[in-house]
Amino acid sequence: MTVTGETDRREAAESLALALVGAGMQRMAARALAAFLFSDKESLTAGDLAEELGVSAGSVSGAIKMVAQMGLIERSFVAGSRREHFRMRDNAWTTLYSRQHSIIDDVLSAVERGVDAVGAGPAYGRLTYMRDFYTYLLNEVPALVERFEEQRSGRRGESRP
Amino acid sequence: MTVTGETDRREAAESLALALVGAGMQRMAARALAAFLFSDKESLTAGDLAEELGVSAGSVSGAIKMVAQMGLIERSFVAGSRREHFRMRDNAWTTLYSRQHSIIDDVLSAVERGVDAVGAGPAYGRLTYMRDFYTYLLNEVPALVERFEEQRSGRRGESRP
DNA sequence: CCCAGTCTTCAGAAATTTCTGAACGTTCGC
DNA sequence: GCGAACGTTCAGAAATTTCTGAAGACTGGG
Repeated sequence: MTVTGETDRREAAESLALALVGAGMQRMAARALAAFLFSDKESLTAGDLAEELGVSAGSVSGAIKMVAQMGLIERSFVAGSRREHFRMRDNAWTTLYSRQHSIIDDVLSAVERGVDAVGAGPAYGRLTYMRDFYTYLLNEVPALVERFEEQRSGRRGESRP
Repeated sequence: MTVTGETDRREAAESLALALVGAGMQRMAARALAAFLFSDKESLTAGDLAEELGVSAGSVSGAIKMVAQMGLIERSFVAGSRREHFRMRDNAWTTLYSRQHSIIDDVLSAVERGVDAVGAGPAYGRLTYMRDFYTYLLNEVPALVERFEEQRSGRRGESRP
């Protein structure tokens, strides 16, 4: 492992935030998520985030709301602290893929309405293919996630530093 | 199957476009893609699209470029026509999931740099878990797509109208 | 070679999104 | 209860994205 400083950590965090923006995430939400990932504290408060990211309390409030809605962070009650703490959820990533179901579901419903709205012809063929593909995906994701969990728990701790 | 008119088809197309926007796609690209999906022509020209969507030629040009870059449509040479035709690619959806690799790859690289930038501690654990999850996903997608193709080709034509 | 038809590019207008800062709640210690 | 510490909300400013329309480029027929 390389010896690195706080600057490298910040840069790496911003770099990840950028990649997440490229993947369709909103800027501030991505920066907040990266901050959670890269922090060595177990939980962060809104104030911590505002300082770390150099933005207003208002922005942080909105960003936290978004990331929480994605199911990636959760409120965490810390004894002896009045402030509200947030931490990454243990199963953040696998949960994310369940949440994405609802997004694909919306697409799938629209496609299904399309299938009903067109008569026989090329459009019908395209729409049913699309429907079948996404239906298959939707069905397979839970098993996929489960296999990952099993595989990783079998190897737990092997590569920890 | 319900008897439906052109208005229903348009509405269903716009509805799908909306769902795709919700999934992170850009507005005009989503509308263009929906137009391709719902058209009973095998191919469309930029002019066809401009008329169908009621937007300028400039907007259409940009939208086509985006959808083509996603690998969902391709140029199609039509004998006896000077205009440039575009059609949906046969394996548009499965290809899409290969292209998404590059997006996930970007995230994964950023995470990997993060792993190098942090010392032992909570951040290290979070980052390696994230890396492992997305690596697993990346590895599994091709097999998943292949299984879908096999299953569908086995049933080819069964449910065609 | 020139023209008509078609597509692309690009500067700027319009719409939308994002961020801030100030005002307003809430909660807890005293 | 009061006051201080925090967090949230919201109107508006700032930045960004998106769309248009006009100008330019390419292509093939005449």
